[in-house]
Parts: sequence; structure tokens; C-alpha cells
Amino acid sequence: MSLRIYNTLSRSKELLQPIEDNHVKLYVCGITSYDYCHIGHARSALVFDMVVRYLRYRGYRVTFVRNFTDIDDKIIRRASEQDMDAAALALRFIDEFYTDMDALGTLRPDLEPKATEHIQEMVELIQLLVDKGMAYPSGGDVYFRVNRYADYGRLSGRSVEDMQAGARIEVNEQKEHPMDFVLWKGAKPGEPKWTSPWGEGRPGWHIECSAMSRKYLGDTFDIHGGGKDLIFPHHENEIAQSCGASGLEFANLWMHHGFVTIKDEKMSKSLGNFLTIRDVLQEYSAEELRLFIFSTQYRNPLDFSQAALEDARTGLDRIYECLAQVAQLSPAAEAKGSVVSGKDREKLESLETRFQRAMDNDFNTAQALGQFFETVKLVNKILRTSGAQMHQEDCILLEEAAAKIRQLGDIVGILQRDPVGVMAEKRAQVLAKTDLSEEDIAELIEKRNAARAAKDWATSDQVRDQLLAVDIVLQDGPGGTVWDIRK
RNA sequence: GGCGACGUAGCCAAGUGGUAAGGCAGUGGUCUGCAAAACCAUUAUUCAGCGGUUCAAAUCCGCUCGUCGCCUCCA
Repeated sequence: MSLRIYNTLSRSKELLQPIEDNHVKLYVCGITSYDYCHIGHARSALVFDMVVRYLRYRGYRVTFVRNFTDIDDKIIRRASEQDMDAAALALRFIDEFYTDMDALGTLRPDLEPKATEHIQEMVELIQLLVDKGMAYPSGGDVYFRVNRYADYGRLSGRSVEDMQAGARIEVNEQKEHPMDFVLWKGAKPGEPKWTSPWGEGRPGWHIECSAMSRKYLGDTFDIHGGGKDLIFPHHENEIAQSCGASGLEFANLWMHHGFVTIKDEKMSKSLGNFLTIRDVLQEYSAEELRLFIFSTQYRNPLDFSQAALEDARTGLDRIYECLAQVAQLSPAAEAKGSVVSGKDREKLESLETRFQRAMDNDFNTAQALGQFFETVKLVNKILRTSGAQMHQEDCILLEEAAAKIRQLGDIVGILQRDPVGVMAEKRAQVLAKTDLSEEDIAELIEKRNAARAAKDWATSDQVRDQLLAVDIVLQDGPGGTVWDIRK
């Protein structure tokens, strides 16, 4: 089996073949830090978190670099609105970003370079482009000469002519060609600035990724990732700069994830239809959010809704409940023998293979999660068939299946909490909202059972309704009455 | 206007040439005094529409309709 990844550059799935044997070098475009992150940023972070975890699980060494854009027009504008220093604003939202990422439980990248700490590298790269005639200074700025890079447009699948036909390019008299883009911006009064051979100013947006990826991963590396909205112009321009400077290939594989939408419209700051990560985490757990996000393959759009999050919550609970039951199994000495058919055993044991097959197909987490649910269904069936009399052999089989689910769950970042603990915690949360203690409930159950024994259904139902009013549900089973929280 | 993606059951979502995974909801059943919860079973002769290629198409090709995205900051 081998891992195939969709490459935006070739518009097809390609075999992952790292340049250095077994070592994957990955660069992902991170945030521009001027505001709180929304669910779209969460998807980006979680998708690449999953990619890195899966690659490592598959035995690759991964060097994961994700940058911070900490100098940019938006940062400067926001800072001046708030009468703040641009650097301080950027730093503050990097802190907020970490708070959100920690809450989501994402792994830290190996390197997290900031643009402002690599001005020198950018200046050198721009100088190289100027020396090669691929860039030119003009009016305090420096521009990339698009016509000098023959392959311009190969990532986004458009030609310079096509784009001019679009005529949405701002008129700028300093450019030789309307499609030329800025590498270095001359500073206006009061703006943050650095010195350069072309005067004081700051880097253009695209050059930072070219300079930092080059510094940490080399001229050519394996995978470059980001959101679909970065394909043009950001990544197209990165390719032009990097390939223009080095004369070599830049990234071999380009991975782009789809957007999070709300009512089928892209979630974005400009549309104002966004929810921040912390908004959502107030209502839902990180694992619930992850299950929701991974229920769709990363390249497809993902429509955010309360109902979808609720579905994810229900689904996650279902798996946890199954795991909790398995965790509490103990073999019965009097059990006759295994009740598991050879076919079912095979299916349980093939979970990892099925999971890998799905993930190897361009990280198809939706399909991979389906394997979890199929396994849960099968485990539940076996639990039910055995009843209280489970043979040791079957116990072991189920415990192994449960352990495997949790091990693989770690790749998408779910099912990492103690299943029995999760169930207990949910009960404790509901209890906390009532005046009742566990003992009070036990007493009420006893009172009700006495009524039931006397066939006094009115009293029995009254007790049940009383508890139901505070979201506590009574369940009469063969083993007696237990209580649980209302779902 | 240019470029691109998508359209699969009530909803979400896999499947990318060999006869429709999975989740949620629904329905039936087990359990129960009745319930509830849980569990089990079940739910698309059909994949936006129309043509074409093929022994075989949701999957490939063409056209039509619809939705969305990029072309300006954007994950």
C-alpha cells in the first residue's frame, strides 16, 4: 500500500515520493495575525495536523514548517485603528492563536518562523531576482516581472492573458505590466519599516514564504499546503519567485483544502459570517469539532451548522459508549466459548487495514471514520450476543479492537479521553446543575422501586418525571434501575 | 467575461469503470408495568437532466440546468 495525495499542480493524485528517503518536508501557510481565528483557520490547522500525524504513523520523519505573517497591510491598518503598535498587535494575536491551537490539541509544527524575523533572507532573495532581471525597483517598491517567468499561471491554471481579460487588476503606474506583483513595498510615513537596498520599507506578502521555506527546507521540498484561496495569487507568486530565483522546482506537491462555509457561502472576515474557534469550543469539545471537520474529505467544502455539530456529538458519544462498555468487560468463567464468527473476527482484525486504505487515498478521513463506526456496530453486536457471559477469548478480541480504534483515533485527534471517564464526566455536569447528589438519586430510585414493587405506577411515574425535569433519565433494565443524563 | 470545483436517500457524506460505505433522523424489533436509553434490524433498482463511449458508467466524454469558489485581502 502506498499513500497517494492530490496535487493541485498536476490536478491528479500522485504517489508520495519524498526527495529524501522517508523524510517529508512540509511547509504550510499560517495565519496573518491581526484577529481571532475562525473555524476556517481551525480546519486548516486540523487538516495539516492530521496529515502530519498520519505521515508519522506511516513511518515518515516529518519536518513541518508553518509561518506567521506578522507584518502586512491588514496588521498595520488594524493597529492604527486601535492606536497600537503593529508588532505588539501581531504578537498578541499569535498568543491568541496558540491558545486556540492548544484548545484544539494540535501538535506544534517543528518550526514556526515569523516574517519579521526573516527580513534579511527576503532582501537577499529579492536582490537575487533583481540581479537576474526577474524583478525591478520602481518608485520605492520592487516588483516581480511576470513576463520573465514563462510558467506563470501553471498552478492556478490560467494564463497572464486570461487574467488580464478579467480586468480586476488595480491600475498601478509603477508596474511595467499589470500582473507584476510587489516584492518590497516602500514605507509610507509612520509605517513599520526595515532598511533595504531600495530604501526603507517592508516585504510584500508572498516573498516571506519563498524566503522562509528556502531557509528551512531548501530550494525544493516535498509538500506545500494551504487553503484553496491561496492558490492564486499567493502560491502562484511563490512559485514564480522561488523557481525564478533558484531555477529549480519549488514544492513537488501542492495540497489545498476546501473552505468552511455557512449556508453554502464561504466563511470569511469580509463577509462577516464567521465563528471564532473559541465561540465554537464554548459549546462543543475539540473532539466533537474534529469529528465534524473530518467527516468530510479535506478538499471538499464543509458546511458549518449547529445540526452538523450535534450530529458529530451524537456520533462521538456513540463510539465512547461502546469503548466504555468494552473497558468494563470482565470474562466469565462459566462462558461456554467464543460467540464470534470467523467473518466477524476477520472484520474486527482488518480495521487498521481498512483505515489505512482510506487514509492512503488522499487522506480520506470521511471514509476512515466510517470504518470506526462499522467496528463499533460489530463490537456492540458481539457485546449483545454474549450478554454477561463473555468468554475470555472474546473479551480480548474486543479489547484489542477498542485499543485499535483509540490508537487510530489519535491520528484524527479523537477518542483520546478515558471512555469511562467521559461518561462519568457527562453525568457529573448534569448533576452539578441540580440540587441532587448521587445519593439523593439513589434514594429516589429506591423509593420508586418500592412503588413499582407495589405496582403503584402513579408514584413510580411521578419520581421518574421529577428526575426527568432535571435531565436525569431512569432506565429499568434486567440488572435493576440505573440513571443517566438525558441525551 | 476568464479559470475551476461540486450536484449521491429527509439531512450530512464515501465511492472515481464491475453493479450504491458510514453518520444523523425515520421505521420495526429486543428490553420495560408503561416508558426512556441502549442495542439490533431496516430505509436509494439508483447517483441533477439529456445524449454518447463500453460487455459493463454514480464513476469516462459532450451538452443543459443548478450551487459555490478564485480572478482584490483571505484558511
